[in-house]
Amino acid sequence: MAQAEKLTLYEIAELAGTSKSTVSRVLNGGDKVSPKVKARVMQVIAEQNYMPSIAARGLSMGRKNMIAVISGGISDGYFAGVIRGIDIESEDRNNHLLCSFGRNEESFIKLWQGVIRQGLVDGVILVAPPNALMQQPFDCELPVVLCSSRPAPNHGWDQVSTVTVDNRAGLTAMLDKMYASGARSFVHFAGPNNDYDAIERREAFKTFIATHQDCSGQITGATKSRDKGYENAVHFLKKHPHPDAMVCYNDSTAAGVLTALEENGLTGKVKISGCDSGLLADMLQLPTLKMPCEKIGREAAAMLFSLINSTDRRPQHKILTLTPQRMDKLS
Amino acid sequence: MAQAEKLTLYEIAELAGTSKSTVSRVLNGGDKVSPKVKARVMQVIAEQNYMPSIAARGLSMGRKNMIAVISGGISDGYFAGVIRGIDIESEDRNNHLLCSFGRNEESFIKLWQGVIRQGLVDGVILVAPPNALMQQPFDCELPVVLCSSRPAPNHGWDQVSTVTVDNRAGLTAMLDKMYASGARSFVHFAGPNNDYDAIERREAFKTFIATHQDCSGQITGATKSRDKGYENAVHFLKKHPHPDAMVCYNDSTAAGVLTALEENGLTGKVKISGCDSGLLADMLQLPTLKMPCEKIGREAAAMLFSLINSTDRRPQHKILTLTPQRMDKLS
DNA sequence: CTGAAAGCGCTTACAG
DNA sequence: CTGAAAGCGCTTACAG
Repeated sequence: MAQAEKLTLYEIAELAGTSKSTVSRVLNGGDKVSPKVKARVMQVIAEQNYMPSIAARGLSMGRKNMIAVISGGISDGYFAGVIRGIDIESEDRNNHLLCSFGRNEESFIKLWQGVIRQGLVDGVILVAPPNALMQQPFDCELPVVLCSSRPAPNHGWDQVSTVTVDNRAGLTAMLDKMYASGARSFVHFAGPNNDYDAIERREAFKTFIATHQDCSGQITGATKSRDKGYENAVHFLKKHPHPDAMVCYNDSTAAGVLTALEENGLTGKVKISGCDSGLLADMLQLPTLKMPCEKIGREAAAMLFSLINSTDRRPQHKILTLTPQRMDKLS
Repeated sequence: MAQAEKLTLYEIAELAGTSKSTVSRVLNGGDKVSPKVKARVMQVIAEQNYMPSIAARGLSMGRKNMIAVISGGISDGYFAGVIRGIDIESEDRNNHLLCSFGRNEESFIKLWQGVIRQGLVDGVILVAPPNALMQQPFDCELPVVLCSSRPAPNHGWDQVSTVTVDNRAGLTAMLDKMYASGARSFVHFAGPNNDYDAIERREAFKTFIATHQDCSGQITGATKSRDKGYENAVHFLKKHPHPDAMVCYNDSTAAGVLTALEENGLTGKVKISGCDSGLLADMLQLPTLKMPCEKIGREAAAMLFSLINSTDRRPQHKILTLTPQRMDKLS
C-alpha cells in the first residue's frame, strides 16, 4: 500500500521548480501567473494528487471553510433530514461539516461553548437547541442560525437568525379541514411546553377554538412519544366521550392515540391527525403535516453562508410551510 | 451582545504577565510551572473564557483532534445509529467529528479523496462505502476503519480495519428457530448483490438449506426496499405455493412481503423474519435480527482512536452479534 | 509575472 | 521554572 506521505506546498514548489508563492497563486486562481509556469505547477499537482492543507489555509486566511452543526439528536428522522439538507449545501460550497449531537442539555451547551471558542469554524447552525442554552447570554462573534426554535427576546438571542416552520398556518389548515368534514368537538394532544413548535401548535389550536363559536376544544399534554400519547389517550377516553377530532402534536403521539382508539373500538370513528410525516405516518396512513426537514437544513445552511460572506450582521428569518398530507383519509 | 473577539495565546500571556510558552505549558499540563504563575494564568483563562485554537494546535502538533466519518447516507436509522455511536466515543475523547454524506458513489469517492488529501483529520471511518471505492487502490496514510463492509483482498483494501456483524450466525439462528417451529420449505428474499451483509446472509441461507436434507429453499431478490419486497413477493406467490417460512434481507423488504401476504389471505400462515429491528419492525411486531448500530459506531471509533494513538498499523477486526428479536412471534 | 518575508495561533526543543 | 526562537503549511502584501 503506497504510503503516500502528504506533500506540502513547499515540496510542490520544489518539484515544479518555482516558489511557494507561485504555487499558492495557481492554487487560488487570483493573481496572474505565466501560462508556462502555471501549466507546470498544475501538472505536478495533478501527478502528486496534491491538495493544500485546509487547516493551514484557515490559519492564514482566517477563513475555515468549515461550519458546525450542533443538533439535539440524530436518530429522529427530523434531525437526519435537516442535517442532510445542511450537508448538501455545504458540499456544494466545498465546505466541511463539523457535527455534534447533544446527548442532553448540559452536553449540548458544552459543545456550543467549545465550538465557538475553539475557533475552528466560520459559523454555527443550532438544531433544536435546549431552552437552557437560550437562558444564557448570547456571546458569540460567529454567524449563527437557529433551526426550529425562536428564542424569547432577551439575552441577545433575538439577534440570531432563524429558520422555522409556520406551525400556526399548518395547524389551522388541518383544523379547517376537519371542521369542513364535520368535526365540532376537538381535543389537542399537545407537545412539550418548552418546545417552540409545540407552543405554536397549541396556540393555533386555542385560536381556532376561540374563533369558532360552534366548536368545543380541550387540550391534554404534554406528549411527544408514542407511549405517552397512548397513555394520555387512555386516560382521556376514560373520562370523556370521544370527540369528533383528535389533533396530535406529532405522528408518534398520534400513533399512540390510535392504539388507544383501537382498544376502545373507536378506530375510524374519530378524525385524527399528526405532524412530521415520516415512515410512521406512511405506515399508519395518517393525515399529517409534512415537516420540510431537508428544506429547513438547506435554508439554514444557505442563510449561514450568506451571513459568513457578508458584513451585514442583521439577523435573517425564514419561515417554511407545513404541507398537509393525506387529507383525504380524514373522514 | 458582547462582541467578544477571540483572544489568542499571546494576549492571555500579556494579561497574565508571562510568556506564550508558559501559558501553553499550563494549558497542556505537562511541564512544571510554578504554582503562582499557574494560578494567575488559569485565572485569566477562566476570566476570558479562553480556549486555544485547535486548528493552530493541530498545525503545530500534527495532531488534529478531529476524525472524519463518510457515510453512504443518514436518513436510514442504521446510519443514524452508527454515527451516534461514533459521536459518543469522539466526544468522550474531546475529538471533533467531520461528517459527510455521500449522495451517490461518485460523491462518496470525491469526499473520501478530499478528506484524506486535505489533511485535516487524524483518521477516517467509512460507513457502508460503495463498492466502486474499493475497486480503486487504497492510497491513504491515515488510519481507516470500515463499517459494514469487508472488501475483497485486493487493491490494498484488505489491510484496512473493519467492524462488521456476524450475519451468518445471526441468520442461521433465525433459520434454526424456524426449523424448530416446524418450517421445512423456505424462501429467502435476498438483498443487493453488492452489499456485504446481503451476500453473507444469502450464503448462510444456502448453507442452511444444503445441510438440511429435509428442507427446500429458494432465493429471490435483490430487494432492499419495501416496494421491491412487495413486488417480488407478489411475483413469487403467483408462481409458487406459499412456503413455510420467508426470510427477508431486512425489515423493509419484510414489510413489503407482509403486505403481499395479506393480499393473498396468508397473514399469519407463513413465518416471516426481517433484519435491522428499527421502528418498522416494532410496528409490525416482526421477528427480526437486531443490528447493533450504535455499538458498531462505538467500536469503530474506539478502534480508530486506538489506531491513531499507536504505531502498530496492523488492521484490527471486530465482529458483533446480531440478536434475534421477537422470536416468540414466529409461530 | 515572481520570490523572499512576515504572519496566522499554537507547541516545543533550546538556553538560560 | 521561564522566555526567545523556530517551525507547523499556508497566504499575501511588498519589492523587484
